[in-house]
Amino acid sequence: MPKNKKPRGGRPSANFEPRYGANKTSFHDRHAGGRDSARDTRDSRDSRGGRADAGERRTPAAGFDRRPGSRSASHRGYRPAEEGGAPKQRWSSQERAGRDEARGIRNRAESGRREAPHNRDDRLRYNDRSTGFDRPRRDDRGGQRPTGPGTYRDERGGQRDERPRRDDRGAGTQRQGFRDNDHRDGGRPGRDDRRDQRSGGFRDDRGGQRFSRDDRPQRDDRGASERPRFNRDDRPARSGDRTERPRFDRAASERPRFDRDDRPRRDDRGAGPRRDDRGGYERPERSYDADRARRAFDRDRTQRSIEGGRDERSRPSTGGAYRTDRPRPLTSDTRGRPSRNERPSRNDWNATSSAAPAKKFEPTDDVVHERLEAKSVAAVEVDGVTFGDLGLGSNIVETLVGMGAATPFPIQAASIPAVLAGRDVLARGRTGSGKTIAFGAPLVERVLQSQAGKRREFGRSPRAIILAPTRELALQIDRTIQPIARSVGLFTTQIYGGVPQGRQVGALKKGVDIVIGTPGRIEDLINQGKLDLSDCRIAVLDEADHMCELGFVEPVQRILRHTADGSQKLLFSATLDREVAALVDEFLVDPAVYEVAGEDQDSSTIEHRVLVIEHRDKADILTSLVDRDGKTLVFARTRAYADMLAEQFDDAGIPAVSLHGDLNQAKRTRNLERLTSGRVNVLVATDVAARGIHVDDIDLVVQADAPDEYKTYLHRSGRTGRAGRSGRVVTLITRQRQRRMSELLERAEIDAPFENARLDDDLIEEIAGRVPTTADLTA
DNA sequence: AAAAAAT
Repeated sequence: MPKNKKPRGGRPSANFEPRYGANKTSFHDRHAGGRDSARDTRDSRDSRGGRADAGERRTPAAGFDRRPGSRSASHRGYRPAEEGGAPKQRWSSQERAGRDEARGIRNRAESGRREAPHNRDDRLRYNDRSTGFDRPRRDDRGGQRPTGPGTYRDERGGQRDERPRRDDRGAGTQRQGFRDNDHRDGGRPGRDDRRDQRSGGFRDDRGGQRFSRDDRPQRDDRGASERPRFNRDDRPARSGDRTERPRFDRAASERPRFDRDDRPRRDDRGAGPRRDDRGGYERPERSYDADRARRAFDRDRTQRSIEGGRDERSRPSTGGAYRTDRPRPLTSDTRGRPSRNERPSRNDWNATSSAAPAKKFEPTDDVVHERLEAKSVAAVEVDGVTFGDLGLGSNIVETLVGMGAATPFPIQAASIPAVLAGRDVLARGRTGSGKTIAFGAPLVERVLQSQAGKRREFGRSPRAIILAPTRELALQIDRTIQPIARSVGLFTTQIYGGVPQGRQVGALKKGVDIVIGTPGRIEDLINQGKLDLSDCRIAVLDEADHMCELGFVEPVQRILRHTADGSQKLLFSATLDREVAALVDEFLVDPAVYEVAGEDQDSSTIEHRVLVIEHRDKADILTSLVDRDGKTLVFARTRAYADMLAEQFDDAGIPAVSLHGDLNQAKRTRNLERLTSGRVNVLVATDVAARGIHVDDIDLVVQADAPDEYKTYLHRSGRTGRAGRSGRVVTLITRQRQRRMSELLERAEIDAPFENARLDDDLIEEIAGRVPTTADLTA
């Protein structure tokens, strides 16, 4: 490491993120001509954030507003010698710590850091696991600081300056490919400046924000320090909005009620008796709300969406059964967990259930989750409803609008009120149905509410965590949520593997509100004492069922156990079934279960086809299929095959890149970006890209290898036909596989014609979207 | 088989 420091100082950054240089350059050029090499090196990552840069730059110029904020400035000796002596010192040391972390690898070795004289309490805390994270201390710290606005500003500024780094980090990856990042960075300053955003910068999209930023430098500068306060102020103001909210909330609450209404029906169907039981149980449960009481948030668990449909569950837990129900309009899953009500505590429950199914409702473990009874939300129900109606604050609503989400999708309309009410939520929404916003927006709102009136302290521990199965998905989620969080002055950071920890740790030291990442690195940092989830009150699992698969669930469980007692849990996925049982049993209390009515394949915008081919024709047929206009995503079962296909296509004159776990993160990010940017039209990936990844206009998904699981099929095919667009999915199989394939499709509830195809078949031309007449030879 | 930590 030590070696790395220096040497890298100059070069590495370049190696690391070559792109940064480019982007940065432009950014810098625009903003501030002067930048020193040192800064480049250090801030290269941050470049975009511009905060750091801005801060530094300002130091000289506008300096004082930002002054406090710019850590780097401080470091360099720009140090603010302000009134609040005590706070200052702390700041300086904290700042240093933060900076060091941020510089991470380059500047020092971990050990060195720890030993460093300036290890302060914070450091001790963080580093010393045994100590764990001392909340008290922090609190104390916070207590002392709270002083004046000045102090506050300092914090702000400081964070901001550092911010860039975080962003950049993410940006590093995203930057190239995703303007979103830029977006964020730009957005940052403008958090509060809704108007500006509205005015146009925001809509301009990512890039726009940046610009907008440029446009309102003053504000940013100013707002930088004050913003936080303003935000708070806004909050209260919002409260005004909320005033209205109550109504809305009611409306929202009604939704659940609707659900209830639905229930009756269900009961009528046959679950009736149970329901009564359940009711009985419910009472008890509340009694021990005591446990939950901790969840300060939840008050409204009044409505319980879950019905214990144990009896009904007679069907096998097989996905097929599950699905079968699904198509039925609304409702589909039942996650019966009546017994939960009985159980004194979650843990107890687990023990009980697993050990002895003693309760009346005792569902055997496996059976329990087979069916999830969900309240379905019909599109009609949400017609005319706005995000504001659902209980989101005006800043968030505006941000959503700016992002193109003017009105809530059904899954959003369903889950947002429940999340805001503090309930645990299980929600299933078809791929591309807007799940990220469904949990992200209310999560931000809730975090905001939970710390209303409090200041965002330096080094505060995160209040919410979002777990995703792949790094790309984590990045993507952050891309969606960060602007929302920023709009209300909250910070997010990404914590995922494959990249140096330094920046991530630095961000954590400075303090973030929402952590988004993958299990491995998150657990790693927890174990290192660098990530404290003890104050984390909301945990989200995206692609929850996938996270529950063998080998994935344990780390997830361990991570969730680190979150605050009684923390709210949200599980989202396009395929949500009993697989989440392990987590639901342990972590969810009386969850609200939602799904969107009518979301079956019939209503899908995706066309499915299966080509039965001769194995020897496979390579050529694949090449022929991807030789087309429009973006094509090819799925292969193994990394090696993915690479091989990408090469094959390339050799055939069709630019293609691959995406899989054998590539380093930089390549992964770069290759995905190449597809999103359109520099290549063909991406060959393993299932790493099967879930969650959103690329706007993929109109053809080719499965070079048929998936083994129906869920995999659903997720892979969900990469196309996003947000109502049309898309086509072609699966290549050999004759021997027909039976398996038809079974899989049946489970997925997908109707797809099986067609025999040969190399020069017009069929291939048709599927590729080429005009049959075109006598083009591929390869 | 793949993914998720780092070494």
